[in-house]
Amino acid sequence: MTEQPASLTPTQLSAYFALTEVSSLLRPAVEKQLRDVGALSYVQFQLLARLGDAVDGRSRMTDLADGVVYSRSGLTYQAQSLEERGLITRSPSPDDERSTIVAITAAGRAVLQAVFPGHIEAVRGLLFTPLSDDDASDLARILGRVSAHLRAAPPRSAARRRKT
Amino acid sequence: MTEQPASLTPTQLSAYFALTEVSSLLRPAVEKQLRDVGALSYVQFQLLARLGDAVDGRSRMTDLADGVVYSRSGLTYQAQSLEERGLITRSPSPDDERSTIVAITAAGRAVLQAVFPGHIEAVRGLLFTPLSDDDASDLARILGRVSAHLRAAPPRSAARRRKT
DNA sequence: GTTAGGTGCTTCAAATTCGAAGCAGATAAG
DNA sequence: CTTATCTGCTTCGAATTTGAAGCACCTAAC
Repeated sequence: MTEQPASLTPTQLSAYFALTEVSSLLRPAVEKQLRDVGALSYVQFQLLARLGDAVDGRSRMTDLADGVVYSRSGLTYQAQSLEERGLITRSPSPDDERSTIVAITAAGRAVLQAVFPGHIEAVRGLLFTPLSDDDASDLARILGRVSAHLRAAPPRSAARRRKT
Repeated sequence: MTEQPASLTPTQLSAYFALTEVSSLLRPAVEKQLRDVGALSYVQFQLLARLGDAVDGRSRMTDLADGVVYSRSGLTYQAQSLEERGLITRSPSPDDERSTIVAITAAGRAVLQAVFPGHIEAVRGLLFTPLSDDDASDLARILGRVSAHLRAAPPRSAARRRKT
């Protein structure tokens, strides 16, 4: 009576389970390195990394928030923190007075450079040590597909603006 | 000069990137359903699910914390909340006076049953819609291997107990 | 059996996170 | 041009999360 038509196969269930487990375990392990070497939280690292990759090292707040999948208010908080440390600057956009343009500073790039190798090394040790090249390739393909699927839904920043 | 020996291949990098992206996007989407249907946070759901699966529906606090990869103090907080709602009970272990045994109640099982089908359905839609059966199978195999690798490291509960 | 150290859990203070509400500039419709 | 709506960001309050410190019990070495 309590049986629903199982809409996930056992294999799918275990894939889902493994996914949450891996990300839960990976996160704190990687964060430790970031905190020790660069006094960065994971989000802060992601923000710097995105800015470092962006053309001119600049980006709008909203695009950053969507990029790292974070609430807008959370991003404001973190951006303040990074700005106080001199790792980024915030300035109004010339195009749109409402927009804030975030730019990575030289100091920000320096921290990024200091932290990056160890970060990569940690990920390699934790995530890829037990995997073959083919595994890594499969993983990239499969999760890339899922990511694209999830990105198709409206992003966090489009959150409800309820009618009055 | 600024080039380090890239210790991750481009493929590995994109796999890593996709992994963080997928888990970041999946989490809030799934949480919405849990909150709407059962007023549960993701952790709370995981806790109930684990207890529901456990023999007798009971488990030690520490084992629960390690199982869902959560801090011990965080678990205390969530357990209090679930206990107040009558979804679990906490009682001292007969074997070990220090231990607290958490048990799921009938009400807890009821909430779990109410929430479960929708949860599974959400995961299917979000995670497995774009994937073939082979993909799911590969994902389970690969992430299962990583998970085992990560679980080999000492768990969260074995955190530093520094010498005085 | 006494003592030193280990283990299980909670309390505490501090930091982070989020959504809702608010503010101001932009955009479109008439 | 005016008004209604939308969009980008911040402020605010409430909830969550964490590590460190503390308490009590357990274990083992002597």
